[in-house]
Amino acid sequence: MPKRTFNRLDDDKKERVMRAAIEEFLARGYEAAKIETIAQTAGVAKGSLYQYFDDKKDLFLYSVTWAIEYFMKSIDRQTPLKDMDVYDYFLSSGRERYELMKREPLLAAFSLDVASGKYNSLTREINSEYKRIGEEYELRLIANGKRRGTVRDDLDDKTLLLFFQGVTEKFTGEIMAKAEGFKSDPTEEQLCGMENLMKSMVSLLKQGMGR
Amino acid sequence: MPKRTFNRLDDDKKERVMRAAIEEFLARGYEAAKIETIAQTAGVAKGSLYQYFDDKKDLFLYSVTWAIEYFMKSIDRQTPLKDMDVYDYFLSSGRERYELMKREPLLAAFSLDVASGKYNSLTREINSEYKRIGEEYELRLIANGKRRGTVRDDLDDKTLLLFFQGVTEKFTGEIMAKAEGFKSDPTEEQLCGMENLMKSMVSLLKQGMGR
Amino acid sequence: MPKRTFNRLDDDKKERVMRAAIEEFLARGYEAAKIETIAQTAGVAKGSLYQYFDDKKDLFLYSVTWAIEYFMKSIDRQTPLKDMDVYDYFLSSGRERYELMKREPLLAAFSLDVASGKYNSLTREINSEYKRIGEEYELRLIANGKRRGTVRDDLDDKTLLLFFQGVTEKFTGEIMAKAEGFKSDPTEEQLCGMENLMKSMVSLLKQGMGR
Amino acid sequence: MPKRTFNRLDDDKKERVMRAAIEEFLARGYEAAKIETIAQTAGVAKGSLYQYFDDKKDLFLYSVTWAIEYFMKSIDRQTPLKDMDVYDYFLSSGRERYELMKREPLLAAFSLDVASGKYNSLTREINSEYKRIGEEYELRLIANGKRRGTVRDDLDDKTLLLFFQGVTEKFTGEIMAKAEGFKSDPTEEQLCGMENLMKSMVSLLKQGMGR
DNA sequence: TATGAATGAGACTTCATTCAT
DNA sequence: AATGAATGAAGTCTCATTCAT
Repeated sequence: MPKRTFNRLDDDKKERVMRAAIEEFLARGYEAAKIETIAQTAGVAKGSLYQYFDDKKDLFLYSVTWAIEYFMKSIDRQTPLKDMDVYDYFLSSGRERYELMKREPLLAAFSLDVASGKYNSLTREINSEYKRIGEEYELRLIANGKRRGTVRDDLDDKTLLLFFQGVTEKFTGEIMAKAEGFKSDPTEEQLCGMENLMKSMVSLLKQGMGR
Repeated sequence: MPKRTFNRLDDDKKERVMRAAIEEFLARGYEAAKIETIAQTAGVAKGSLYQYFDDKKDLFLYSVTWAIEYFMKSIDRQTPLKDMDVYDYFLSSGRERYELMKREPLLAAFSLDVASGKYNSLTREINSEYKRIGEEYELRLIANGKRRGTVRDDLDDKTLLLFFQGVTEKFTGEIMAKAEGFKSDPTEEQLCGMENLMKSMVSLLKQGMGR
Repeated sequence: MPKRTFNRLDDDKKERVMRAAIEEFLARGYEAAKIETIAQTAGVAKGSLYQYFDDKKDLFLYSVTWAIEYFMKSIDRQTPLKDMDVYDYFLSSGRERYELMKREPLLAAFSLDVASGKYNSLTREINSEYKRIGEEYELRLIANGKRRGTVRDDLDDKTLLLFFQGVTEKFTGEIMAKAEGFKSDPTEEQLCGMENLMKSMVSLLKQGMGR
Repeated sequence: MPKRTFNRLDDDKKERVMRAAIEEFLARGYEAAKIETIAQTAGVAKGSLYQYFDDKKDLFLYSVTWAIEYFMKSIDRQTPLKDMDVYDYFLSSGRERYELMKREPLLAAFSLDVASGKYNSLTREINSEYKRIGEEYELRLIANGKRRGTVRDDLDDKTLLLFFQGVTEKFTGEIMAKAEGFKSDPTEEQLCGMENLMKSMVSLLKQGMGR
């Protein structure tokens, strides 16, 4: 957890620090990430980081928290998701989701890495705390689906969750990799490719776990 | 690539070294892995490792190669796979596959990590070489399926591959984690759980990408 | 080149570091010199040296620069050398030069080693830069001599330079070795010996390259 | 000193070993020279070197001895030097000396480095033994010169020796460097340049220490 | 609070030397 | 005697963390 000092910072600096940290952790991995680089990128002194966080690990762990919270906020804002269907969850958004990845490729990529288990040695301890946040949401989607009869009920929820996560993580990774490819502005054609990929995924999900 | 020196070693020592390396890389990740520890575990001198390999990276890269080759051999031996169906691919083996993981949890876990993209920063260069080996096999399964009408043909092979990999990697990871749990000897009940998980996975795969 | 960090140090510490480095390089040669020893002698932490310089080589190269510059300053201060004669160049100073060597035996010995080509494998790259500084000066002396008729003009300047350098380097080395011998305070007799050696050298130079 | 084992080797292998050692020491300096490389170049096993010599230092010291002895033999063969004049010593040979350097650039360069004090930290101990060999010869030349009146007698022999060595070492170094430049076959023009350089040197020596 | 120099534990790597075959 | 694998001491360099200003 960040120290009191960090919370007192103005939002801009807070954000600069967190983005710098995430950028570095994403690019190099936890071990190879350099505090020095993070400080430079954020435009603060190396020593300052130690006034904000206990140590490197603390900074990393909060990076995870921060990224997830940031994403949650964004997604919440976009999808009211009150009582949404598993399949619609993705279809409804389509291009929107892609836009989010496009707008925040850093956070998206980082979250994906965290979710898919890189950094596991570090996050195992916090998994119970953070991973569950996402899972809870997804489990609710599944439960909803079962209730309204769009999700098969011959498999238990946890198994379905595995399926759901496996598929979505893989496709998200692929989309991210592609987005990485056409850096600046994707052509309409490329956007279409993205949407088709999304649609394919939803179709596979639907058939796979549908009734 | 290992140096000539390594190839000249007797098989036992070669295996000890590779297993020690894999164990360490798996447990700590590439950066945090210590050459010293690997040497001790393997029962050789630190300096010897540098007679076998150019440097840490070289050792790591060969660990990947070695693990994959080891697995290939084992799997090939078990499944004739001449003209096998995607779904049977997993079902047929069931307990067998589980036994393999149980027998070689180290290699299994390591391979999974490699396959699912941890170490990507290191393996990207060799991915084209090794990752493709696995993918090729899987693509063939998919093509087979399409030909005989058990796999839907409204999606292209690469998309189906993503789906297939996403699901199988996730389930394999879960099984591995469970296996980790009941270290020594799994009860019959636990083995059943495993098999059920496998069956569920196959069912989800079948429905999802089936026709 | 030293990093910014080094230049910001107070002069005392800068000097301590450079002298420690030169002392070690002189005593052991480049390869055998230990960073650890330099740090200890300078009274700084090993790591600090790496905040000042990129690596051992960088430190060494700057040691050369530093020593030469230090010497240049001292010599410039003592000899106005506007339009000086080759032979007077040494004679004029005599005891003075000896005093300099006595005062800065470290720098003198180090410079001599550098000038006479030890460390050539390292300094070849910078030779063009630094060696030329000294040579330029000496070539000017030779040109002066030719112009005013005190230096023979049947040999070209570069050949005369070889001669000049060969003789002066050898004698300087000898003087240095002797000075080393009577550590603390040389007796009047010893000082005389020095002066005689200088005079002999000048006499040999004069006859050799004189007209 | 080499062990008995070394002396028992056939001459070819002995020579291969010594040349390999000298090549490596010359190229890299004592500290950086690798036993491994020497062994490979000589075409013997690393371990064998330790059957021939006590250790690296022993091998180095004998390299010096071997090179000097080799040179002595060659020079002796060419110049009867019974009662030769200092100046003739060089003039007489001229192209011959150059040929020697050309024929044995390795040994020539190595000897020069040894003579001019590189490796001093190692050879100081043996200087008394080997350096004196050359010096003795040169001192005799000087004494001869004084006796027959071609060398000034207002300076003592040791001073004249310094002068003599300073000049000859520097010029030899220059010639060697040039020879290095036109590797394989020097043109007649280049050979002439060499001879002129030699003549210039002798002229400077003659004037400088002549009467 | 902010800064950035100082610190030193610790990791990788090299290589002279030993030793078993 | 010859070989080349084995060894581990020792050295360079990195970088998280501390600390004085």
